[in-house]
Amino acid sequence: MSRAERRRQMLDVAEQVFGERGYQATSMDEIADRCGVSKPMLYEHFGSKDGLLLACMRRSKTELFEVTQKAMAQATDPADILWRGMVAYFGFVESHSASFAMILREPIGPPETMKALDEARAQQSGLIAGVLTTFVPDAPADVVAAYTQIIMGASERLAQWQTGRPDVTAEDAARYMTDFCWSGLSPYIADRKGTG
Amino acid sequence: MSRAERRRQMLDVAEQVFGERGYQATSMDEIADRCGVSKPMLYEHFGSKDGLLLACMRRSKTELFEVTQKAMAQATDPADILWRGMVAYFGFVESHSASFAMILREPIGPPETMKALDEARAQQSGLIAGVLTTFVPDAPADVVAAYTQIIMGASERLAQWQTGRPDVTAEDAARYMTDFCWSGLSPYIADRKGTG
DNA sequence: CCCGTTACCTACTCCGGGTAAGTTACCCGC
DNA sequence: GCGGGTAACTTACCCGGAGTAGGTAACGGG
Repeated sequence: MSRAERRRQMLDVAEQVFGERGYQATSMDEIADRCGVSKPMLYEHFGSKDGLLLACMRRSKTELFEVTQKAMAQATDPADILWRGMVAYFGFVESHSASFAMILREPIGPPETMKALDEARAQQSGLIAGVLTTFVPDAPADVVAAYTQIIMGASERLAQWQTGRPDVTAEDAARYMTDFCWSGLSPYIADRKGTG
Repeated sequence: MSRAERRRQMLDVAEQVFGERGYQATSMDEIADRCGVSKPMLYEHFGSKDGLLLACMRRSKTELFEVTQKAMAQATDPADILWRGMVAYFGFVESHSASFAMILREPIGPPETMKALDEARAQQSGLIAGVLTTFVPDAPADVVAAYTQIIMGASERLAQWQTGRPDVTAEDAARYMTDFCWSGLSPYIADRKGTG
């Protein structure tokens, strides 16, 4: 088998196994076995267990980024951008729940990996911040930065929560997010206090 | 040294070391050494490395819960509840950043630990959901549930982000959160589109 | 047919989580 | 003061899994 093919296969298997068992409980031996290959091959390709996880994450994150970016590119109206981005995001997590849920849910641990996760988040937040600045240019920079974090944190947690609740679809989750982002709690408060 | 004293000391040391090195990179031997005690003592007290982390987390989470609960109890006005809760939360994270940041930031890994973290979150979300239902009773149950997750996720991420930005105080973070929760992006959009 | 390269394996080391069995020190009734 | 029970503590170990050294087998070009 060629190097590239083997690498792909290893990533597929690793993603699967990490998803099943979680990072800690996954042994390199098992991944090697399932690939029908021996451990040193994994190390030649990825250097370490962390490296392997890292490679999996990068692949998933790249895919996620592309999916959301493309989805958002199709919209012109600000509200529609938000909506399409959210739908794409939650849809992706839903369809890749086996492997991707681990990245959100389980923790990981190795410092290098966290750095990579932060970078991936930075990339995603760049998207969000870009949207925010273009469509709410009045907002000061610090507010944009903070709101970007808020939106990302909220999205990740909601995605995680959604994976445990089959009755909540990706569209539902997207709607919760867009509604909340749009006007927060005020719709439910306005008629009681008029504070809006 | 008495059992209770020793246990306290072990938790203090463990919290410290976990905070410094992160979960993975921390060895039970090091914690034992720093306690001036041998490894089996740790195991007698906490059963496993996970158990030790779990105990640390429970202690921190309990403290966090009490702090936020007390802060919120002092308020009567809905907006004030939100505000006080947020200030208490971000203030706590700020002051306990060394040890507590790890719980938010680093991943962890062991499944049992994640379950405990979820329970702790459930406790916190109970607080939030309670507030939401009492002060926005018009909102349907599913919206309350989803918004609870959104608020928690947003808070955790913002807290994490704040730890890396010394210029952002706990009050700033709390303000970002309350503003966003209150009316989302609409204040920045309203004057452009009138959609608010 | 030889030689270099590339995919690959066996057989190890080492570290760290976890444990078995023993040792000291203290407290109690006699 | 002295057996004896108990509770804090130790040394010395096992074992699984991450990571590695060094060797083999097949293939493609001259």
